Parts: sequence; C-alpha cells; structure tokens
Amino acid sequence: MPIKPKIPRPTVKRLSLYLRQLESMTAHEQQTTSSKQLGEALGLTDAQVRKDLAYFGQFGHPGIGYKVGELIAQLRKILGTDRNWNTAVVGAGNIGRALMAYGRFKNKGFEFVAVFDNNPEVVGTVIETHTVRPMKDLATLIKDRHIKLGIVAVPEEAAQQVTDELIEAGVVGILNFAPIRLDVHDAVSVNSVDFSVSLEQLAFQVSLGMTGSLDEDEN
Amino acid sequence: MPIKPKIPRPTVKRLSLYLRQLESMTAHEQQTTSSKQLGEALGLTDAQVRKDLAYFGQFGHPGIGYKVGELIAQLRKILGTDRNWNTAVVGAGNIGRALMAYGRFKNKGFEFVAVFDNNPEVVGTVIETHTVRPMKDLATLIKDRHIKLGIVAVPEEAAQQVTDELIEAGVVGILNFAPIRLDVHDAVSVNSVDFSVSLEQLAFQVSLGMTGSLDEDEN
DNA sequence: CGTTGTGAAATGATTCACAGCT
DNA sequence: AGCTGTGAATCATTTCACAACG
Repeated sequence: MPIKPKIPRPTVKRLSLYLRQLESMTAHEQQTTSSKQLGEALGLTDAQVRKDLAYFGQFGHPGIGYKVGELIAQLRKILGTDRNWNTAVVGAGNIGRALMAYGRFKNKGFEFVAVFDNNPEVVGTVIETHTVRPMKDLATLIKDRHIKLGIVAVPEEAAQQVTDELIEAGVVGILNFAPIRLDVHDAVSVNSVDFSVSLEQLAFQVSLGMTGSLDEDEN
Repeated sequence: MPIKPKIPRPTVKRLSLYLRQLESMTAHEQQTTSSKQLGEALGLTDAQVRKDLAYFGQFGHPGIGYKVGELIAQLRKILGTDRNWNTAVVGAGNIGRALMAYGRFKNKGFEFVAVFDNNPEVVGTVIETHTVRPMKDLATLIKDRHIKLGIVAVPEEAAQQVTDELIEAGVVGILNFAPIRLDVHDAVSVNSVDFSVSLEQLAFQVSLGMTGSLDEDEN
C-alpha cells in the first residue's frame, strides 16, 4: 500500500454518476469512452473526470480512453458495491416502501433483507416479498442476517432511538431520511437525505434567478 | 442595492439547517441565540455560522447574539419561503405520496396544489385531500393554479418528458427524484435527489472506514 | 493524431484572530 | 465580559496546460 491519497468529498459523489453513465454505455454495447465524453454526458469537464479517476489508479489508456467494462469493475470495487450489502429498512411508510420497490438496488449491491415497523397494523404485512417485522426483533435479525447498512425512514421523533438500536446491533452505515442530525460515534457512517433542505434550496435558487446570480446548476 | 456578494453553494444548504434549528428554538420559547450555540447544534464552527449569515446582512447584535424570531424572518425571506410556493407533484407512487404526506411542508411555504399520474387506476383516487389528475390536465392546471415548482417523482424513462411539460406550462423550479440528469434551459432551476448515489456514497464511506480515511462525517 | 495522468495555477470555502459594539 | 462581522491566512477543489504514451 503506497500512501494515503485523500479523496475530495465531491469526487465520491461523482464516482456514482460515472458508474451509472458507464452502465448505460454497456447497455448500448459501447466498448470504450473518454473523459471528454463522460464529462459531457454529466455536465463536467474532462479534466475533472480524469482527476477523479486518477485518485484511485491508472485506469485509462492514452490515445484510446477508458474501456467501459474495465472501468465499471474498478468503480464497483472502489465504491464497495462489488460485494453485497445486506440492508435493513426501518419504517414501512411511504419512503421505506418507495426504496424497497426500486428494484435496481439489487443489481447495485444493496439487498434489502429485513423491514421493521412499530405499527401493529403494518407488522405482518408483506412488502415486496418481505414480511414487516416488529421493532423488538430488530437486534436479533440484524445479527442473524449479517446486516451492515440501515435505512432510517421513521418520523423525526423516533430517528435517534432507531439509529442507536441499529448501531448497537452491528450496523456500520446509516442512510437517514429524518430531518435531524443523527448522533453516532466515529466508527459509523451516516448519510442524510433531507427533503425540506432540497426544496428550500430550490426555492432559493428560483428566487435568486429572478434577481441575482449563483453559480451554475449542475443538478 | 450595493454589489453582488456571490454566495457559496454550501452556504445555501446550511441556511435551511439554521432555519430549522431556530424554529425548534422558538418552539422551546428561546428568544436569543449565538453563532456558537447554533454551530454546536449542527456540527459547525461559530465562525462558519457568522460568515454564512453575514453574506446577507448584519442580523446579529454584538454582545447579545441573534434574536431568534428576527433571524427566522430574515432566513425565510432569503430562502424565499416567506411567500407561498404552489407546487405540483408528478407521479403518485410511493415517493410522491411520501412527500404529500409530510405535513410540515405547508408551514414551510410549499403548498401541494395538484398531483398527476398517467396510470388510469390511480387517476381519480384521493391522496391527502387531493384528487390525482391525468397527465393531459397538466398544462392547464399548472397555469390556472399558478404553480411554480414541480416535483418529478416518475420513473426514469418518463422524467425528461415530464420535465419538459412542466417547464412548457410555466414551472420555474424542479425537484427531481429520477436517477438522470435533466436537461433544462438556464432560466429553470433543478435540484436532484438521488437514492442510488446516496447509498453508494454510504457504501464507500463504510468500505473506507474499514481501511483508509476520508474527512469527517458531517452527516 | 487523440487521450491520459499530473504538476502548477487559479478559484472556492473554511478557519483564524481580532477590532469594535453593547 | 460576551459576541458579532470581517479581513487575512489556510485549506480544499477545480481548471489549466502539457509531457508522455499508444
């Protein structure tokens, strides 16, 4: 192992986008691509693409570009999605169901292997082939099924408590949909999706567009 | 109006967080706060908080801090959520329903005034007091109800088409849940929420935590 | 040729540190 | 004494530009 390269945070986000674009390219039988082409498809500069990829190794072929299949394999390895991540969904409301219904996660290395809810009317019902379990089964199921990722899709008031239980049971990564900052210790990773923030950002951009300026869109 | 201050993008995201934290403070009858306190609650430095706010004016009172009610009003004005944004949801699937069910948007300046879907079985049903309309009514309803924001919660294949229709009808901001980059002209703002990217980022962080290092979590 | 990988330069964002107000 | 607002310094990220390679 050479040194620690230090990866910029924005780079990580873009790796996912590269991977998705490349997968769409294989689907179209495309064998090879370039940083220019990849960048154009995603609204980035070619230099940005090359620099991002170069943090992880030398995947390109000068004069040729990148071999699509090869780069896909590399990116999966980098992102950790070459293995399978057993994942639990906590909260069988609309968000929980939306995620479980989105079939493409399976091919992306994420497998939902348990759903929990505390509502007795929901417990026992089946969502996408999975029976909703009561919260009291959480710890044992997380352990038995070697679940490493947890999705917190419960109301704000319950989010921290649920998080604590997940971590206690052995989960090492949390995707949080509740509008609060979750308190976790350093060994656990948290990533939050916050609809209010997203909408307010949008309102700001729009308001601004009517008067001043911010930098580009970039989606 | 003096000059163009140029707002850092990360600042905008944080403004939403400040606003939410302040709202929770008023709910607890708190009259006044400081950049230090605000920062600690959100995992930011006090200097960061002050700098963010100072881009928009001098809202603080030296020696005292910030008056909570006052700052809330200012932030709402800055974000554009002091007015009301009529919003349309396209796609009455789980994500669309999750958003409509999240009651707090109303108090945040976003009002969902129309839902559309192209599935005949769903059209005509009622979601949170709103009858689902067919796609063919989109243009007229957007115009009649002065809808300015659109939420794209449809499958990937339909997302660009839906976006085009929304913009054609007069929408100026789009919140996109489909996993593609939407093509829009400059006068329209787009903000995307991408579950796959969020999950893959999480997997990366976790994988890394097992070996190397990235910078802090920060949720 | 066209395209990568990469130092060096430029731009952007955060933190420091302190003068000045209450 | 306590806290803001802000220039200056630091740190992070992006862009430039070009040598090296197939």
